[in-house]
Amino acid sequence: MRYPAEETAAKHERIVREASRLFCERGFENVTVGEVMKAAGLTHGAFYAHFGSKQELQEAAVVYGQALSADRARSYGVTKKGRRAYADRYLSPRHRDNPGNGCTMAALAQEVARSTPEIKTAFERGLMEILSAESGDRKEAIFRAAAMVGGVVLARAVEDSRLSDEILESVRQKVG
Amino acid sequence: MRYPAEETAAKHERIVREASRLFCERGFENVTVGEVMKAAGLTHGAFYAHFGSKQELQEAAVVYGQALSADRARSYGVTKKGRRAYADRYLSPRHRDNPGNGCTMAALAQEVARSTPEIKTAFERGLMEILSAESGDRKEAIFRAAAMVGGVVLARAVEDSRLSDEILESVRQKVG
DNA sequence: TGTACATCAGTGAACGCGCGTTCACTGATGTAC
DNA sequence: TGTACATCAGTGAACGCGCGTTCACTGATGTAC
Repeated sequence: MRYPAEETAAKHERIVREASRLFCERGFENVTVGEVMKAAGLTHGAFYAHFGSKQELQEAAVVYGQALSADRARSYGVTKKGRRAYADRYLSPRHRDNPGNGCTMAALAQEVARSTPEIKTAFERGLMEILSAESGDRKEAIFRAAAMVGGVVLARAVEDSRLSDEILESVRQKVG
Repeated sequence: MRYPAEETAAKHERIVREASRLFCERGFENVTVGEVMKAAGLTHGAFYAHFGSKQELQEAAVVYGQALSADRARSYGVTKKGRRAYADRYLSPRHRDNPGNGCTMAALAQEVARSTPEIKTAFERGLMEILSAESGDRKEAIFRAAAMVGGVVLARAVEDSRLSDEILESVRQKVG
């Protein structure tokens, strides 16, 4: 049946939000369209009233996740103290252990690298926004972003929790 | 039919080598058992004479790829000049554009993070060897590894080639 | 303002394809005697 | 050293399951008059 336009828009947003969370937790390939729709409180058949394909959803999820990250980066400001607080949070065990609510780049960058130009472009726009949130030397901002993303990626990929903590701590100290 | 033991061992190695290459190029999920076997010059049915499951192959491929990386890291020595040369090569367009022959961490770390403890342990052992190839300050070695991995990961995930080059170049300068 | 009708998000069954895995069979190797 | 036989890597067809996608149908919304 037909639904009020604003209700439909709210559902659409819920689909994207849940998709972003699930994709960041388990990767594009390991999340089904059905799971996303269930998390959004709908059945899988309705999916194609909102998106043309799973790939389009992936793109929307990357746009959404990157926008969240950019907002977060901006909220810390451009002072040295702000950058430090941002790095402390980014390189925390809490962020490492909750990829679903964390940085899209730290969760999906490698899958994005193998995706369509559209998805890579969405990723890139987000990165540009994040970089511009740090004023000052651009090379320095890029370097810090790489170290922080790499730190979380490595910390998540090892099995030993002490080594994982050590990785976070080392990058936090050096990047600070 | 039955084959000479050394021939079987050579085939086994070929399977692992091709798997490592294909997985690094396209990710675990986007490579089929059949493709790996074909690349190794065999048919898919023979796979289970060598491995119990695709997951076991993933583990073997990570062990293999990480060992290659560790050898490469060691070959550059522990001097400042050696580290610089290693970083220049690691953060080159050539490495970015050839993930199949490149660093396993830069290609698969995020998928490893979502894999079994066995695969994460295999990844971790490789990382430890790579870190120990750089003598000197351990925190510094970890930081450099994170920045280099993050740099290649981000450079591969963006669509614009000028931005991608800029990422590599920025990290290369700052890490050097 | 009321009425008739077109729209379209949503449901749940069904489709079709691909992939991991299994299986019956082959035949050279390597071993037991 | 020769012979009989067990082993086992390899082949290719087949299986079964899961997932993305499609489809017939529903019924409240929103629009035309």
